[in-house]
Amino acid sequence: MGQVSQKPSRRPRADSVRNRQRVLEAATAVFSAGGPDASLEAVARRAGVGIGTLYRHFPTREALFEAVYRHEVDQLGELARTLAGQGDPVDALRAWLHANVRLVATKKGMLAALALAAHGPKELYAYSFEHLTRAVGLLLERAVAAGEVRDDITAADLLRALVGMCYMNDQPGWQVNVLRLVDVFVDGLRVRPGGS
Amino acid sequence: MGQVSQKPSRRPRADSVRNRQRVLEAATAVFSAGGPDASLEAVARRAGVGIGTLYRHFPTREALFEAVYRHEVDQLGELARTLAGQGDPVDALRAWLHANVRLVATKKGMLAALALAAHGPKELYAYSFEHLTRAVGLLLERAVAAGEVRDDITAADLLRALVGMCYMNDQPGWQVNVLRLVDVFVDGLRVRPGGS
DNA sequence: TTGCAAAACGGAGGGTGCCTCCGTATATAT
DNA sequence: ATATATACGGAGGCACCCTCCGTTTTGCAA
Repeated sequence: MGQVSQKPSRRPRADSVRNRQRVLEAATAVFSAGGPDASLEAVARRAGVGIGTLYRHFPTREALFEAVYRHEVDQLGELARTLAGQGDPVDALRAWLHANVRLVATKKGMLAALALAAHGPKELYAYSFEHLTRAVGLLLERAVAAGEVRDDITAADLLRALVGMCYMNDQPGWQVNVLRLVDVFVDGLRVRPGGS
Repeated sequence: MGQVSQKPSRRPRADSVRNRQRVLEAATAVFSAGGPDASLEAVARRAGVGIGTLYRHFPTREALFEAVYRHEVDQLGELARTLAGQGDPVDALRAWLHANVRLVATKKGMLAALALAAHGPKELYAYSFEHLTRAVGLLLERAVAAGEVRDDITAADLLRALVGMCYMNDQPGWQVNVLRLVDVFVDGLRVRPGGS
Protein backbone atom coordinates (compact mmCIF):
# COMPACT_ATOMS: atom_id res chain seq x y z
CA MET A 1 0.00 0.00 0.00
CA GLY A 2 2.95 2.35 -0.32
CA GLN A 3 4.53 3.09 -3.68
CA VAL A 4 2.04 2.90 -6.44
CA SER A 5 3.10 3.89 -9.92
CA GLN A 6 6.55 5.31 -10.42
CA LYS A 7 7.55 2.57 -12.88
CA PRO A 8 9.03 4.29 -15.92
CA SER A 9 6.51 2.54 -18.13
CA ARG A 10 4.14 4.52 -20.19
CA ARG A 11 1.85 7.29 -19.06
CA PRO A 12 -1.75 6.15 -19.00
CA ARG A 13 -3.58 7.18 -22.08
CA ALA A 14 -5.71 10.26 -21.86
CA ASP A 15 -8.74 8.71 -23.49
CA SER A 16 -8.58 5.80 -21.13
CA VAL A 17 -8.65 8.04 -18.10
CA ARG A 18 -11.45 10.10 -19.53
CA ASN A 19 -13.56 7.11 -20.43
CA ARG A 20 -13.13 5.51 -17.07
CA GLN A 21 -14.37 8.66 -15.47
CA ARG A 22 -17.31 8.88 -17.82
CA VAL A 23 -18.35 5.32 -17.15
CA LEU A 24 -18.13 5.89 -13.44
CA GLU A 25 -20.37 8.92 -13.60
CA ALA A 26 -22.85 7.19 -15.84
CA ALA A 27 -22.91 4.20 -13.52
CA THR A 28 -23.59 6.38 -10.53
CA ALA A 29 -26.54 7.93 -12.27
CA VAL A 30 -27.93 4.73 -13.73
CA PHE A 31 -27.58 2.66 -10.57
CA SER A 32 -29.11 5.40 -8.46
CA ALA A 33 -32.13 5.47 -10.70
CA GLY A 34 -32.56 1.85 -11.62
CA GLY A 35 -31.11 -0.15 -8.79
CA PRO A 36 -28.30 -2.66 -8.96
CA ASP A 37 -29.96 -4.69 -11.70
CA ALA A 38 -29.76 -1.88 -14.17
CA SER A 39 -28.40 -2.81 -17.56
CA LEU A 40 -24.69 -2.36 -18.01
CA GLU A 41 -25.34 -1.63 -21.63
CA ALA A 42 -27.44 1.30 -20.52
CA VAL A 43 -24.48 2.52 -18.52
CA ALA A 44 -22.22 2.24 -21.54
CA ARG A 45 -24.75 4.01 -23.73
CA ARG A 46 -25.11 6.83 -21.27
CA ALA A 47 -21.36 7.16 -20.95
CA GLY A 48 -21.06 7.27 -24.72
CA VAL A 49 -18.63 4.37 -24.88
CA GLY A 50 -18.80 0.87 -26.28
CA ILE A 51 -19.78 -1.99 -24.08
CA GLY A 52 -16.34 -3.45 -24.54
CA THR A 53 -14.75 -0.37 -23.05
CA LEU A 54 -16.95 -0.61 -20.01
CA TYR A 55 -15.98 -4.21 -19.46
CA ARG A 56 -12.30 -3.52 -19.87
CA HIS A 57 -12.36 -0.91 -17.16
CA PHE A 58 -14.65 -2.83 -14.86
CA PRO A 59 -14.52 -6.54 -15.57
CA THR A 60 -17.56 -7.34 -13.47
CA ARG A 61 -20.70 -5.64 -12.36
CA GLU A 62 -19.38 -5.85 -8.86
CA ALA A 63 -16.18 -4.04 -9.67
CA LEU A 64 -18.20 -1.18 -11.02
CA PHE A 65 -20.32 -1.10 -7.91
CA GLU A 66 -17.38 -1.04 -5.66
CA ALA A 67 -15.83 1.86 -7.48
CA VAL A 68 -19.05 3.80 -7.34
CA TYR A 69 -19.65 3.35 -3.64
CA ARG A 70 -16.18 3.39 -2.25
CA HIS A 71 -16.45 7.07 -1.68
CA GLU A 72 -19.62 6.85 0.39
CA VAL A 73 -18.11 4.16 2.49
CA ASP A 74 -15.03 6.21 3.20
CA GLN A 75 -17.22 9.04 4.35
CA LEU A 76 -18.99 6.86 6.87
CA GLY A 77 -15.68 5.63 8.15
CA GLU A 78 -14.56 9.16 8.83
CA LEU A 79 -17.78 9.99 10.59
CA ALA A 80 -17.27 7.07 12.93
CA ARG A 81 -13.80 8.23 13.77
CA THR A 82 -15.09 11.67 14.55
CA LEU A 83 -17.92 10.44 16.71
CA ALA A 84 -15.69 8.08 18.63
CA GLY A 85 -13.89 11.00 20.13
CA GLN A 86 -16.72 12.77 21.84
CA GLY A 87 -19.91 12.48 23.85
CA ASP A 88 -21.76 9.56 25.37
CA PRO A 89 -20.82 6.22 23.79
CA VAL A 90 -24.35 5.01 23.29
CA ASP A 91 -25.43 8.32 21.84
CA ALA A 92 -22.50 8.24 19.46
CA LEU A 93 -23.39 4.75 18.32
CA ARG A 94 -26.97 5.76 17.74
CA ALA A 95 -25.88 8.87 15.90
CA TRP A 96 -23.76 6.89 13.49
CA LEU A 97 -26.54 4.44 12.81
CA HIS A 98 -28.91 7.30 12.14
CA ALA A 99 -26.44 8.94 9.78
CA ASN A 100 -26.21 5.66 7.97
CA VAL A 101 -29.93 5.50 7.50
CA ARG A 102 -29.95 9.02 6.20
CA LEU A 103 -27.21 8.28 3.72
CA VAL A 104 -29.00 5.23 2.51
CA ALA A 105 -31.95 7.46 1.77
CA THR A 106 -30.01 9.27 -0.91
CA LYS A 107 -27.92 6.42 -2.21
CA LYS A 108 -30.15 3.45 -2.26
CA GLY A 109 -27.80 1.55 -4.49
CA MET A 110 -25.26 1.13 -1.77
CA LEU A 111 -27.81 -0.75 0.17
CA ALA A 112 -28.21 -3.26 -2.53
CA ALA A 113 -24.48 -3.59 -2.77
CA LEU A 114 -24.26 -4.35 0.89
CA ALA A 115 -27.14 -6.76 0.73
CA LEU A 116 -25.25 -8.62 -1.94
CA ALA A 117 -22.16 -8.39 0.19
CA ALA A 118 -23.79 -10.46 2.84
CA HIS A 119 -25.22 -12.84 0.31
CA GLY A 120 -22.93 -13.91 -2.44
CA PRO A 121 -19.57 -15.50 -1.90
CA LYS A 122 -18.18 -12.67 -3.97
CA GLU A 123 -15.26 -11.17 -2.13
CA LEU A 124 -15.60 -7.94 -3.96
CA TYR A 125 -17.79 -6.26 -1.43
CA ALA A 126 -15.30 -7.03 1.25
CA TYR A 127 -14.03 -3.53 1.14
CA SER A 128 -17.30 -1.82 1.94
CA PHE A 129 -18.32 -4.31 4.51
CA GLU A 130 -15.03 -4.37 6.29
CA HIS A 131 -14.74 -0.64 6.42
CA LEU A 132 -18.19 -0.15 7.78
CA THR A 133 -17.74 -2.95 10.26
CA ARG A 134 -14.61 -1.30 11.51
CA ALA A 135 -16.50 1.96 11.73
CA VAL A 136 -19.31 0.64 13.92
CA GLY A 137 -16.81 -1.46 15.78
CA LEU A 138 -15.11 1.68 16.96
CA LEU A 139 -18.30 2.98 18.48
CA LEU A 140 -19.59 -0.32 19.72
CA GLU A 141 -16.42 -1.21 21.56
CA ARG A 142 -16.34 2.10 23.29
CA ALA A 143 -19.88 1.62 24.51
CA VAL A 144 -19.11 -1.90 25.68
CA ALA A 145 -15.97 -0.75 27.42
CA ALA A 146 -18.01 1.85 29.23
CA GLY A 147 -20.21 -0.97 30.45
CA GLU A 148 -23.30 0.50 28.87
CA VAL A 149 -23.92 -2.10 26.20
CA ARG A 150 -24.00 -5.87 26.17
CA ASP A 151 -20.89 -7.51 24.82
CA ASP A 152 -22.24 -10.48 22.91
CA ILE A 153 -23.12 -8.61 19.74
CA THR A 154 -20.42 -8.16 17.16
CA ALA A 155 -19.96 -5.13 14.98
CA ALA A 156 -20.72 -7.22 11.92
CA ASP A 157 -23.99 -8.42 13.45
CA LEU A 158 -24.96 -4.89 14.26
CA LEU A 159 -24.19 -3.70 10.77
CA ARG A 160 -26.15 -6.51 9.22
CA ALA A 161 -29.11 -5.77 11.39
CA LEU A 162 -28.96 -2.15 10.39
CA VAL A 163 -28.70 -2.79 6.71
CA GLY A 164 -31.40 -5.41 6.92
CA MET A 165 -33.79 -3.01 8.54
CA CYS A 166 -33.14 -0.45 5.85
CA TYR A 167 -33.30 -2.96 3.10
CA MET A 168 -36.80 -4.00 3.89
CA ASN A 169 -38.24 -0.53 3.78
CA ASP A 170 -39.32 1.14 0.62
CA GLN A 171 -42.59 2.77 1.41
CA PRO A 172 -42.73 6.54 1.38
CA GLY A 173 -41.71 7.87 4.74
CA TRP A 174 -39.75 4.74 5.56
CA GLN A 175 -36.94 6.70 7.11
CA VAL A 176 -38.96 7.61 10.14
CA ASN A 177 -39.89 4.00 10.69
CA VAL A 178 -36.38 2.74 10.31
CA LEU A 179 -35.01 5.32 12.68
CA ARG A 180 -37.55 4.17 15.23
CA LEU A 181 -36.52 0.57 14.73
CA VAL A 182 -32.91 1.52 15.17
CA ASP A 183 -33.78 3.23 18.42
CA VAL A 184 -35.57 0.15 19.63
CA PHE A 185 -32.56 -1.89 18.77
CA VAL A 186 -30.15 0.40 20.54
CA ASP A 187 -32.41 0.32 23.58
CA GLY A 188 -32.24 -3.42 23.48
CA LEU A 189 -28.51 -3.28 23.29
CA ARG A 190 -28.24 -1.45 26.60
CA VAL A 191 -27.09 -3.32 29.61
CA ARG A 192 -29.77 -2.93 32.15
CA PRO A 193 -29.73 -3.38 35.89
CA GLY A 194 -32.50 -5.91 36.29
CA GLY A 195 -32.38 -7.65 32.89
CA SER A 196 -32.11 -11.41 32.34
CA MET B 1 -64.62 -15.33 -0.43
CA GLY B 2 -67.48 -17.83 -0.17
CA GLN B 3 -68.71 -19.83 -3.16
CA VAL B 4 -65.91 -20.59 -5.51
CA SER B 5 -66.68 -22.89 -8.39
CA GLN B 6 -70.10 -24.46 -8.59
CA LYS B 7 -70.81 -23.05 -12.06
CA PRO B 8 -72.16 -25.89 -14.15
CA SER B 9 -69.45 -25.31 -16.72
CA ARG B 10 -67.00 -27.98 -17.62
CA ARG B 11 -64.94 -30.12 -15.34
CA PRO B 12 -61.28 -29.01 -15.30
CA ARG B 13 -59.20 -31.11 -17.58
CA ALA B 14 -57.16 -33.82 -15.98
CA ASP B 15 -53.94 -32.97 -17.75
CA SER B 16 -54.26 -29.37 -16.72
CA VAL B 17 -54.53 -30.27 -13.06
CA ARG B 18 -51.65 -32.66 -13.32
CA ASN B 19 -49.40 -30.18 -15.06
CA ARG B 20 -50.15 -27.44 -12.61
CA GLN B 21 -49.10 -29.73 -9.83
CA ARG B 22 -45.94 -30.74 -11.61
CA VAL B 23 -44.92 -27.17 -12.25
CA LEU B 24 -45.51 -26.31 -8.64
CA GLU B 25 -43.31 -29.12 -7.42
CA ALA B 26 -40.59 -28.29 -9.89
CA ALA B 27 -40.72 -24.65 -8.87
CA THR B 28 -40.37 -25.53 -5.22
CA ALA B 29 -37.27 -27.53 -5.96
CA VAL B 30 -35.71 -25.08 -8.36
CA PHE B 31 -36.34 -21.98 -6.27
CA SER B 32 -35.07 -23.67 -3.16
CA ALA B 33 -31.85 -24.49 -4.87
CA GLY B 34 -31.28 -21.47 -7.03
CA GLY B 35 -33.01 -18.59 -5.34
CA PRO B 36 -35.72 -16.41 -6.74
CA ASP B 37 -33.77 -15.54 -9.86
CA ALA B 38 -33.77 -19.09 -11.08
CA SER B 39 -34.78 -19.53 -14.68
CA LEU B 40 -38.44 -20.22 -15.30
CA GLU B 41 -37.45 -22.23 -18.29
CA ALA B 42 -35.49 -24.47 -15.98
CA VAL B 43 -38.63 -24.93 -13.95
CA ALA B 44 -40.58 -25.85 -17.04
CA ARG B 45 -37.89 -28.25 -18.17
CA ARG B 46 -37.79 -29.93 -14.81
CA ALA B 47 -41.56 -30.21 -14.75
CA GLY B 48 -41.49 -31.75 -18.20
CA VAL B 49 -43.86 -29.19 -19.68
CA GLY B 50 -43.51 -26.47 -22.26
CA ILE B 51 -42.72 -22.94 -21.22
CA GLY B 52 -46.09 -21.86 -22.53
CA THR B 53 -47.84 -24.20 -20.16
CA LEU B 54 -45.96 -22.79 -17.24
CA TYR B 55 -46.93 -19.27 -18.18
CA ARG B 56 -50.56 -20.16 -18.66
CA HIS B 57 -50.81 -21.56 -15.17
CA PHE B 58 -48.73 -18.86 -13.55
CA PRO B 59 -48.75 -15.72 -15.65
CA THR B 60 -45.92 -14.11 -13.72
CA ARG B 61 -42.92 -15.17 -11.75
CA GLU B 62 -44.58 -13.67 -8.73
CA ALA B 63 -47.70 -15.74 -9.12
CA LEU B 64 -45.58 -18.85 -9.07
CA PHE B 65 -43.77 -17.69 -5.98
CA GLU B 66 -46.94 -16.95 -4.18
CA ALA B 67 -48.31 -20.38 -4.91
CA VAL B 68 -45.14 -22.02 -3.71
CA TYR B 69 -44.91 -20.20 -0.43
CA ARG B 70 -48.52 -19.82 0.48
CA HIS B 71 -48.35 -22.97 2.50
CA GLU B 72 -45.44 -21.86 4.63
CA VAL B 73 -47.12 -18.59 5.31
CA ASP B 74 -50.30 -20.28 6.39
CA GLN B 75 -48.35 -22.36 8.84
CA LEU B 76 -46.84 -19.31 10.46
CA GLY B 77 -50.25 -17.76 10.72
CA GLU B 78 -51.55 -20.75 12.60
CA LEU B 79 -48.61 -20.73 14.94
CA ALA B 80 -49.33 -17.13 15.83
CA ARG B 81 -52.92 -17.95 16.59
CA THR B 82 -51.81 -20.77 18.85
CA LEU B 83 -49.26 -18.69 20.68
CA ALA B 84 -51.68 -15.83 21.19
CA GLY B 85 -53.75 -17.96 23.51
CA GLN B 86 -51.19 -18.80 26.11
CA GLY B 87 -48.30 -17.63 28.22
CA ASP B 88 -46.61 -14.29 28.69
CA PRO B 89 -47.23 -11.91 25.79
CA VAL B 90 -43.63 -10.90 25.30
CA ASP B 91 -42.46 -14.48 25.47
CA ALA B 92 -45.05 -15.43 22.89
CA LEU B 93 -43.92 -12.68 20.57
CA ARG B 94 -40.33 -13.74 20.92
CA ALA B 95 -41.25 -17.34 20.35
CA TRP B 96 -42.98 -16.56 17.09
CA LEU B 97 -40.07 -14.50 15.86
CA HIS B 98 -37.72 -17.33 16.71
CA ALA B 99 -39.89 -19.83 14.90
CA ASN B 100 -39.80 -17.59 11.91
CA VAL B 101 -36.04 -17.51 11.88
CA ARG B 102 -35.96 -21.26 12.10
CA LEU B 103 -38.35 -21.64 9.21
CA VAL B 104 -36.34 -19.27 7.11
CA ALA B 105 -33.39 -21.52 7.66
CA THR B 106 -35.03 -24.29 5.70
CA LYS B 107 -36.87 -22.24 3.14
CA LYS B 108 -34.58 -19.46 2.19
CA GLY B 109 -36.58 -18.72 -0.91
CA MET B 110 -39.44 -17.29 1.08
CA LEU B 111 -37.08 -14.75 2.43
CA ALA B 112 -36.26 -13.51 -0.98
CA ALA B 113 -39.93 -13.37 -1.80
CA LEU B 114 -40.57 -11.22 1.21
CA ALA B 115 -37.61 -9.02 0.48
CA LEU B 116 -39.08 -8.39 -2.91
CA ALA B 117 -42.42 -7.80 -1.29
CA ALA B 118 -41.06 -4.82 0.52
CA HIS B 119 -39.21 -3.63 -2.50
CA GLY B 120 -41.03 -3.71 -5.74
CA PRO B 121 -44.35 -2.07 -6.33
CA LYS B 122 -45.66 -5.47 -7.25
CA GLU B 123 -48.80 -6.14 -5.30
CA LEU B 124 -48.46 -9.82 -5.75
CA TYR B 125 -46.64 -10.52 -2.55
CA ALA B 126 -49.40 -8.87 -0.66
CA TYR B 127 -50.71 -12.20 0.45
CA SER B 128 -47.60 -13.34 2.26
CA PHE B 129 -46.87 -10.02 3.72
CA GLU B 130 -50.37 -9.34 4.90
CA HIS B 131 -50.78 -12.72 6.46
CA LEU B 132 -47.55 -12.55 8.36
CA THR B 133 -48.25 -9.01 9.42
CA ARG B 134 -51.56 -10.12 10.80
CA ALA B 135 -49.79 -12.95 12.56
CA VAL B 136 -47.28 -10.80 14.40
CA GLY B 137 -49.95 -8.20 14.89
CA LEU B 138 -51.86 -10.66 17.01
CA LEU B 139 -48.95 -11.14 19.35
CA LEU B 140 -47.75 -7.59 19.31
CA GLU B 141 -51.10 -6.13 20.19
CA ARG B 142 -51.51 -8.47 23.07
CA ALA B 143 -48.14 -7.45 24.44
CA VAL B 144 -48.96 -3.78 23.99
CA ALA B 145 -52.35 -4.22 25.63
CA ALA B 146 -50.63 -5.82 28.58
CA GLY B 147 -48.53 -2.68 28.85
CA GLU B 148 -45.30 -4.57 28.41
CA VAL B 149 -44.26 -3.24 25.03
CA ARG B 150 -44.06 0.22 23.51
CA ASP B 151 -46.93 1.08 21.22
CA ASP B 152 -45.25 3.06 18.46
CA ILE B 153 -44.01 0.11 16.46
CA THR B 154 -46.35 -1.40 13.93
CA ALA B 155 -46.62 -5.06 13.12
CA ALA B 156 -45.39 -4.36 9.62
CA ASP B 157 -42.33 -2.57 10.94
CA LEU B 158 -41.56 -5.44 13.21
CA LEU B 159 -41.91 -7.96 10.44
CA ARG B 160 -39.69 -5.95 8.16
CA ALA B 161 -37.06 -5.68 10.82
CA LEU B 162 -37.17 -9.41 11.34
CA VAL B 163 -36.92 -10.29 7.70
CA GLY B 164 -34.22 -7.73 7.21
CA MET B 165 -32.13 -9.23 9.95
CA CYS B 166 -32.49 -12.66 8.44
CA TYR B 167 -31.89 -11.43 4.96
CA MET B 168 -28.52 -10.05 5.73
CA ASN B 169 -27.16 -13.24 7.21
CA ASP B 170 -25.72 -15.97 5.14
CA GLN B 171 -22.64 -17.10 6.95
CA PRO B 172 -22.58 -20.56 8.44
CA GLY B 173 -24.07 -20.46 11.90
CA TRP B 174 -26.05 -17.34 11.12
CA GLN B 175 -29.08 -18.60 12.95
CA VAL B 176 -27.51 -18.16 16.34
CA ASN B 177 -26.55 -14.61 15.51
CA VAL B 178 -29.95 -13.70 14.20
CA LEU B 179 -31.68 -15.16 17.21
CA ARG B 180 -29.49 -13.00 19.40
CA LEU B 181 -30.32 -9.94 17.37
CA VAL B 182 -33.99 -10.73 17.67
CA ASP B 183 -33.61 -10.97 21.42
CA VAL B 184 -31.90 -7.62 21.51
CA PHE B 185 -34.72 -6.18 19.52
CA VAL B 186 -37.39 -7.63 21.74
CA ASP B 187 -35.56 -6.28 24.76
CA GLY B 188 -35.59 -2.87 23.14
CA LEU B 189 -39.29 -3.21 22.53
CA ARG B 190 -40.03 -3.55 26.23
CA VAL B 191 -41.53 -0.65 28.04
CA ARG B 192 -39.20 0.15 30.83
CA PRO B 193 -39.73 2.10 34.01
CA GLY B 194 -36.98 4.67 33.75
CA GLY B 195 -36.32 4.81 30.00
CA SER B 196 -36.46 7.97 27.87
C1' DT C 1 8.11 15.63 -37.17
C1' DT C 2 7.50 11.21 -38.24
C1' DG C 3 6.82 6.42 -37.46
C1' DC C 4 5.52 2.61 -34.84
C1' DA C 5 4.16 -0.44 -31.32
C1' DA C 6 1.44 -0.53 -27.18
C1' DA C 7 -2.85 0.45 -25.50
C1' DA C 8 -7.57 1.33 -25.86
C1' DC C 9 -11.76 1.40 -28.56
C1' DG C 10 -16.24 -0.46 -29.98
C1' DG C 11 -19.44 -3.53 -31.53
C1' DA C 12 -20.54 -7.97 -33.69
C1' DG C 13 -21.72 -12.38 -32.14
C1' DG C 14 -22.96 -16.46 -29.43
C1' DG C 15 -25.35 -17.67 -25.40
C1' DT C 16 -29.34 -17.36 -22.19
C1' DG C 17 -33.64 -15.82 -20.35
C1' DC C 18 -38.22 -13.49 -20.71
C1' DC C 19 -42.77 -13.63 -22.41
C1' DT C 20 -46.36 -13.91 -26.34
C1' DC C 21 -48.77 -16.02 -29.81
C1' DC C 22 -50.97 -19.48 -32.29
C1' DG C 23 -51.31 -23.96 -34.78
C1' DT C 24 -51.96 -28.57 -32.98
C1' DA C 25 -53.53 -32.07 -29.80
C1' DT C 26 -56.81 -33.81 -26.46
C1' DA C 27 -60.29 -34.25 -22.90
C1' DT C 28 -65.10 -33.68 -21.86
C1' DA C 29 -69.94 -33.52 -22.98
C1' DT C 30 -73.64 -34.71 -26.07
C1' DA D 1 -68.83 -40.66 -32.60
C1' DT D 2 -68.48 -35.91 -32.95
C1' DA D 3 -68.00 -31.35 -31.67
C1' DT D 4 -65.89 -27.85 -29.25
C1' DA D 5 -63.90 -25.90 -25.36
C1' DT D 6 -59.59 -26.24 -23.34
C1' DA D 7 -54.81 -27.02 -22.86
C1' DC D 8 -50.32 -27.96 -24.87
C1' DG D 9 -45.71 -26.67 -26.55
C1' DG D 10 -42.30 -24.31 -28.70
C1' DA D 11 -40.93 -20.95 -32.20
C1' DG D 12 -39.90 -16.19 -32.37
C1' DG D 13 -38.90 -11.39 -31.07
C1' DC D 14 -36.63 -8.84 -27.70
C1' DA D 15 -33.13 -7.61 -24.13
C1' DC D 16 -29.17 -8.54 -21.67
C1' DC D 17 -24.69 -10.71 -20.64
C1' DC D 18 -19.97 -11.10 -21.71
C1' DT D 19 -15.99 -12.23 -25.06
C1' DC D 20 -13.20 -11.64 -28.79
C1' DC D 21 -10.73 -9.29 -32.19
C1' DG D 22 -10.05 -5.99 -36.13
C1' DT D 23 -9.52 -0.98 -36.09
C1' DT D 24 -8.19 3.37 -34.18
C1' DT D 25 -5.73 6.35 -31.19
C1' DT D 26 -1.97 7.70 -28.38
C1' DG D 27 2.55 8.26 -26.25
C1' DC D 28 7.24 8.03 -27.00
C1' DA D 29 11.67 7.72 -29.40
C1' DA D 30 14.31 8.78 -33.26
